[in-house]
Amino acid sequence: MGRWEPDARGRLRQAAMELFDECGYEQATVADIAARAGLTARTFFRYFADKREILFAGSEELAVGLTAALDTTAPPLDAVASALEVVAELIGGDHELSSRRQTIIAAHPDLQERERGKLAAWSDGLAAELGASGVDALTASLAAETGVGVFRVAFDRWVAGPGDTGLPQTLREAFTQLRAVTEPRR
Amino acid sequence: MGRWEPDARGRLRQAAMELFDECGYEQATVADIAARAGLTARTFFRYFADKREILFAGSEELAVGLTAALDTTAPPLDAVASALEVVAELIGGDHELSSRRQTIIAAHPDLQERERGKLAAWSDGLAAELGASGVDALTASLAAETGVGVFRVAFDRWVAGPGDTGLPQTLREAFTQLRAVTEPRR
DNA sequence: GTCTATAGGGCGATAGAC
DNA sequence: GTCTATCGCCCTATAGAC
Repeated sequence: MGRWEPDARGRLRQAAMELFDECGYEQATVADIAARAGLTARTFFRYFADKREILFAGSEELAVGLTAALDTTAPPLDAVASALEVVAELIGGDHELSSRRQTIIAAHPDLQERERGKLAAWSDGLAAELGASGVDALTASLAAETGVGVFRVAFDRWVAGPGDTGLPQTLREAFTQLRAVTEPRR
Repeated sequence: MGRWEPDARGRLRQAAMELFDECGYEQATVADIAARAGLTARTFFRYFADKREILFAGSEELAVGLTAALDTTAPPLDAVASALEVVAELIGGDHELSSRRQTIIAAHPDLQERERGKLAAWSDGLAAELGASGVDALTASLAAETGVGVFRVAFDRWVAGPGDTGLPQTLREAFTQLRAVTEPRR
């Protein structure tokens, strides 16, 4: 056994979620969270760049999985839609958790901004990957930006609802509707 | 003449832009900005909720103008595109200013997050307006989110470029390309 | 790990305009 | 008197420097 309890990162996340539930996001200070995890505030910042970031841990892995799931031989928007569906499978397993998390985020503009930033990073990653595979820059940006926008809409609908329709299914429906919305008049 | 110089808000903005140019965004403290405007830090926060906000003053008026320009009798995405074009006319007049501002924002993730938030507010406003005019919620959200995404892509291309092609024109091109990207295979 | 600067909020005092 | 803009001082938490 090591000198320190293992999984400091996980303990911090656990402590944070507990305290956010008990006292609210703002009331729970970084020092409080660290103390409950048996650590100091200084150590908190070794694991998370700032206080907000602890609610978005895991987003990095999703971003990596997202670009990895991108089939660059398919038409750009189809490729983006399929890759996002993979992510939807991963996230969509726990409607209860997503819902609780979203409730906290919805109450704090700072957190909403951070979430937008995370999704923006997905978009940038997708656009870069598409561009690297020969898609022209404008098309790549539009496909990535639009696809992630559809994901955001679908995710919001899914967390707001009862969750009996799965996230991947909600996402597919949103993409279908997007095609209708962008259909040129004839 | 009053006890105070007029237009404290404008003086703060002026002082901030000067100091950001001279010392960079982070180096210029709120106290510095306020002092140059002949005010104190405490007063700064009466006018701007936080330091970042001073770079986004005026965004509120644009949001209002955006929803006001929305022709709710047109098909949703067309309506959104036209309204955004009006905003593009307003912003697109000063490529030099937009470029300088964007350089500061690009260097600071915090500011990028804030900018995303401002555009998200545009999107929410558009979706709400569309919904109020009888468009179903999913369609409204998708049209608004997608349209603002196209605007973001177009704006980025415009500020990165030399600016000889106007922002409204760049935006129209991006919307045309969006139709191609979302075109179903036949 | 400790030390420190800055962001940002709370509250009351002040000095005018009306 | 009321209202409004500003200041001053104290405070805490964040986040970065040492």
